[in-house]
Amino acid sequence: MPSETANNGRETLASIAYQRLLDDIVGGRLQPGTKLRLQFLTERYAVGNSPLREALNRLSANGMVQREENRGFRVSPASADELSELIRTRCWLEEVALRESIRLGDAAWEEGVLVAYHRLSKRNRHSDEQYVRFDGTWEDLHRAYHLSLLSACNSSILLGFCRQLHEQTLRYRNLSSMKAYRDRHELDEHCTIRDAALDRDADAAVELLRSHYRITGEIVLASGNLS
Amino acid sequence: MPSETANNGRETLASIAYQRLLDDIVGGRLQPGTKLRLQFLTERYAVGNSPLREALNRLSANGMVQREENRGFRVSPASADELSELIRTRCWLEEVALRESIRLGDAAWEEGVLVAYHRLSKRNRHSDEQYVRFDGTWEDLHRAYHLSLLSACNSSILLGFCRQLHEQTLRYRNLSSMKAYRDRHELDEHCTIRDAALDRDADAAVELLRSHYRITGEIVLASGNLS
DNA sequence: CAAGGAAACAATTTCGAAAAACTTTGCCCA
DNA sequence: TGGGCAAAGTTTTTCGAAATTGTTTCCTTG
Repeated sequence: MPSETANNGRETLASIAYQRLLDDIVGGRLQPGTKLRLQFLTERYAVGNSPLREALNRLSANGMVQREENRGFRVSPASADELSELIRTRCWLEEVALRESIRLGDAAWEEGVLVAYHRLSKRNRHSDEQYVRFDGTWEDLHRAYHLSLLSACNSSILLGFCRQLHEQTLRYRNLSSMKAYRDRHELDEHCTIRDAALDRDADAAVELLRSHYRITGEIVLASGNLS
Repeated sequence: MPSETANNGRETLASIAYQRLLDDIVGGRLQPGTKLRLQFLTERYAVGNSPLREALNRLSANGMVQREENRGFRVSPASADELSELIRTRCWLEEVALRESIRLGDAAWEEGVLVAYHRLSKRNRHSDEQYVRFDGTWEDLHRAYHLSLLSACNSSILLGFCRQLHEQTLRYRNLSSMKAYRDRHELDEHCTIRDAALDRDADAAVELLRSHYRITGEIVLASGNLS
């Protein structure tokens, strides 16, 4: 949740731990279900007890981590069922957001979409980087592009939910071994969605977006190693 | 987020602090924008530093509390604009959830709705209780009723979002001085919604639900003391 | 007199260790 | 042999104090 938290230049250890934990969970380096022992984490991140617990508590409110009273934390489990639910929910929410965006978006919105798409298309996907968030990586630009489509929906709350769902879905993508498949039509799809949105063709844009998510989901489900 | 957290009988001080803080914020006893100094909170809740910070971090992740790096926490501000956004978003999400529920709901769902409505209607609203959550209070039954309508939507994620929005809206209700107005047609409205839902008349049910939320929102806006 | 800066103060953040809770192990007894 | 039970060992949770950061006050200087 970005808007709830102001980052005034300085960073606390808790926030650093939060970022790195989120990175490692979304990036798949901490597998679903993994018990998150504090001793292990303090060694891994070279951060003390308290900031780690704060980070874990934030993550547990986002659903990235499960908390059991007096029994600590573990990475949220991943299942095929949850992935389906995730994609279904994401389609619902982004449909609403995209329709509203198309209805309300002004020139600045159009330009934002264009720029985000441009940046994404310039970036080569497979520049052999490990997954890291918020760093100008492909995933960063990808997220920015998808959110730019929705950004004119006039509800930062809905946008926040969409961001959460994006992050969760990304975890599943990173968990599966679909890396090889990825670069198929993605850029084409992004381009088509962009055009439909900028043409204000809501029905077409929504349909394209939904099939974009569904296809990705099916590939993950097929090639993935989920329970 | 209920499903992310298992409560195994025992409770930690952090969870107690979380509940009481949430109570006090949603109940309006901690006004929007209030600075949440740790010393003040430790005295108020008779709980130490660490559990309080954990509670605050959880609350900051779901928007009830704002966190500023190195500057502590404060109750999230409330504004007329945010209330509009909240209601708008809530209408969108609950429309989706209600339609799905009506489409998919089985006999158990119908019975759940009936029971929830029955319990709510038996409970007198103005039994001069102070607002407290999860305790069989009117608000508890009210929330349970609304969630029961949506409960068959087959997405616990969406349900979680709806629960969050319900809680946030409830805070606005409690902030405004609309107590007097409240018992007008509410029960009628709840009854009509129930009937439309159980008749599987999705369009009607959605329209009733949305106007239910909009009217409440307008009353709060009108009688409220928001910026 | 205003602006800049250092010192005193206040609040948050972090650490290290104690306390509490859970888990495992090994023993005793039916 | 197997089921309870207590003790030892882990892990989580909490506390109290130290370290850090932000804020205010007051003095100096231009």
